[in-house]
Amino acid sequence: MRVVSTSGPPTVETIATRAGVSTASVSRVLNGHGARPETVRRVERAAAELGYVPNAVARSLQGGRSRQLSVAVRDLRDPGHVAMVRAVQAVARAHGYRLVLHSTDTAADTAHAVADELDVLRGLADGTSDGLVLCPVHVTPEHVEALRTAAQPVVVLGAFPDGVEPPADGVRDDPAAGAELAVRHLVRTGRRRVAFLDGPAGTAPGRDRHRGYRAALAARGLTPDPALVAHADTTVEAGTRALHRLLDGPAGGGGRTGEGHGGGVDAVLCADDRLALGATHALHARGLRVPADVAVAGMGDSPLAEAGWPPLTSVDLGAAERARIAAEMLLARVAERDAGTARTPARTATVAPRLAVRASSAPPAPGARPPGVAT
Amino acid sequence: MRVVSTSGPPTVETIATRAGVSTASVSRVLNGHGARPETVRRVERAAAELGYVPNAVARSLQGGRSRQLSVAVRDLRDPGHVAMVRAVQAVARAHGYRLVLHSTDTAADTAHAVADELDVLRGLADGTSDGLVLCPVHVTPEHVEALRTAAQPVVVLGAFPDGVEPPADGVRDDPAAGAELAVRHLVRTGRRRVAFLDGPAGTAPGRDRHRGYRAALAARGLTPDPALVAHADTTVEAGTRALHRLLDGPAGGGGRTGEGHGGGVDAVLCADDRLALGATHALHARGLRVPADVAVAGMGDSPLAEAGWPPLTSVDLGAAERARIAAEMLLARVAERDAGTARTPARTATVAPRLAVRASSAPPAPGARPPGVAT
DNA sequence: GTTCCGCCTGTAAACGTTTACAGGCCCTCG
DNA sequence: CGAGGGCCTGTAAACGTTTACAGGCGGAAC
Repeated sequence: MRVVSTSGPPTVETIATRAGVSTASVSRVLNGHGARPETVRRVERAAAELGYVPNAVARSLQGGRSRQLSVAVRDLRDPGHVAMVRAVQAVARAHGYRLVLHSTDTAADTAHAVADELDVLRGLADGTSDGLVLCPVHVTPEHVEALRTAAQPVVVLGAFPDGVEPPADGVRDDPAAGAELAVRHLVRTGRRRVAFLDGPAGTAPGRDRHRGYRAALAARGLTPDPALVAHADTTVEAGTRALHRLLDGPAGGGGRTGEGHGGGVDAVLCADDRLALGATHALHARGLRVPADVAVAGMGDSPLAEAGWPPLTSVDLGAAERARIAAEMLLARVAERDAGTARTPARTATVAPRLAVRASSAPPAPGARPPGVAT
Repeated sequence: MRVVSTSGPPTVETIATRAGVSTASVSRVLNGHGARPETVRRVERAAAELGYVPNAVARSLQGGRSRQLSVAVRDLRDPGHVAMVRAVQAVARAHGYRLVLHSTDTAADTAHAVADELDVLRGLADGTSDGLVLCPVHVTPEHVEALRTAAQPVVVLGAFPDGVEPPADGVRDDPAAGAELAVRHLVRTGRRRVAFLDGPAGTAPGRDRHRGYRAALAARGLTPDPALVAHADTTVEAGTRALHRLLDGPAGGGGRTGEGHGGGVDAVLCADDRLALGATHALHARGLRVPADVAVAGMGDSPLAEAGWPPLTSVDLGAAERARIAAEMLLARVAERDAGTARTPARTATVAPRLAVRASSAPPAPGARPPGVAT
């Protein structure tokens, strides 16, 4: 004989006893399936009196769905990643899903971060998530394999390597178009020597950005100068140091020490807002005016951009929008799986960049070029 | 007779069949309880071959513990909240817990946000979390009641109203000491007319900050001037506007238009880094030099502080540290509950502020006071 | 050789929910 | 008045795991 324990939180059984009905009726009433008005009344009354809250774990086990979505991002110090998490959270919440946050930013290095991401992918089989929005450092072949065999739907925020069948849905940005947009804007407003302060060398988005940078220059008949390109980790300090180095170099000519060179730097495009802020610091420290002497533009259009001085022109690569779309694609997959529909092929979306023009890229001061000479 | 379905993910039963043992033995082996070496070998082999991943939902149901921790913060646009989430995440992860993020920043207003928080507290009974770190907007009487009856342990990031028995563990900061620290620093480095740009009026931390502000002034024999205090929403733009208003006011005397007043503002303490950045924008726009003419200090010591120009002196209120402690207190509660130990009374910890001095508060330029005169 | 003990294993219950199935009742229709 | 059907309800199984309990077996001690 089953004894209903008087202690512990109320369960369907507690309610059933109190209402004088079966657990099945309790469940039906609570889920809005049909029942006699009298039964409904008694069950609802008992549930209210007991302060009943359904056990979501038991529900998950029975239903095979956890009503939880996972999101994995590399590093919450990146404002873009924060924007993504917020967007996914909003969609999840709107659909009654909880959000599980897998942040791998405690990982010591990239290799660890990749390993963490693969762990998250394998962990999808544990039943705690109905799907995953993954923003990987870099999509490796291991990622592709893990995505193919993932136990739950995954949407990747980022691009897949060329030449492979996309192993999952994806929403990518367009760094090439973004860089091009920014450089066109800089050139259109009168800049001619546009430096490019990129993120760490050797990444796929980096190559894209560089491509866009050169394309925009070429479109205006300007020849890219390799000495105008530098790489740095995406931190403010690294940006400052890198820009100092660049301006001290042969092609710089933008510093107090570089006067007289054949044309100083009059604009800097940075691959990240943090780099861009670091760059403005270097310029300020050298007594160069932004934007009068040198224009600065960042990428990401994070809250940092508005916080900078002067407020920073930045390319919005659509982080939040991408994440929102990704979350919705994911929920569509989940629904598809629930409905037992045949699995449709992977879909890929691309979000176009948008330029947020602010004070840091206003047209140059008349006669301010080359810098150092006009002062 | 039970048929082991060939489809679907492997379960203990699948493994048991393949290894020729019972499900109990599978479970014991997988959990490291004793078994004959031969049995261990066969079970581990079968599990590996099948790529078995234990179902965490079933485990939770059986064990009564979800191995998930919840964290609820108001708004991820606040860098301090991001720091908290990161810290809680790190602790949770280190202890093998998943993190569920409840962000209420889609709430339209404060009332909605409070309602959301109460929902989260009630939701603790659904079995998906073993505990909650809650960073509430403001601890209302409803909060206190909900905390008392919470189904799982909760640690609150923030202070409880005076006079009530603390209904839960808490880790608070010390805004009064923080403000005092900053003002002392400003005064010690030669500032005399220290303005205070606070957050929205009427909040408990606001009163604390104001108290610390006046205490520091009083300690130096300076009389607080009410006209030097202003309130603004914690955004960059609001900070800019509020500081303009303040400087345009009777006691400001710090602007180009305010010259000749009986002593201009020579320092501004802001309740938030975003406000402080907004304040520097206003100062720059007025042609006032930071820190030569006016020093600026913020609170929170978020990444924004280092990104500002000049880099911003800021009071670290210990957001990350508080969150780390909170997460550890929470896990201690969970362990206590597991051990069946008697419930110990609520504990409260306070994290002391720390001042991060940067360029925005370097001593004033000689003869730069009153501002506008020395130029 | 018997007894006892310890180790290992299997059976089955339990966690809390949903739901397939079957049975009961009442109403309607023939 | 009987048959049939619809509606509601209860019983019980299922989700996948852990674990209390009992049984079996081997070895050691007497």
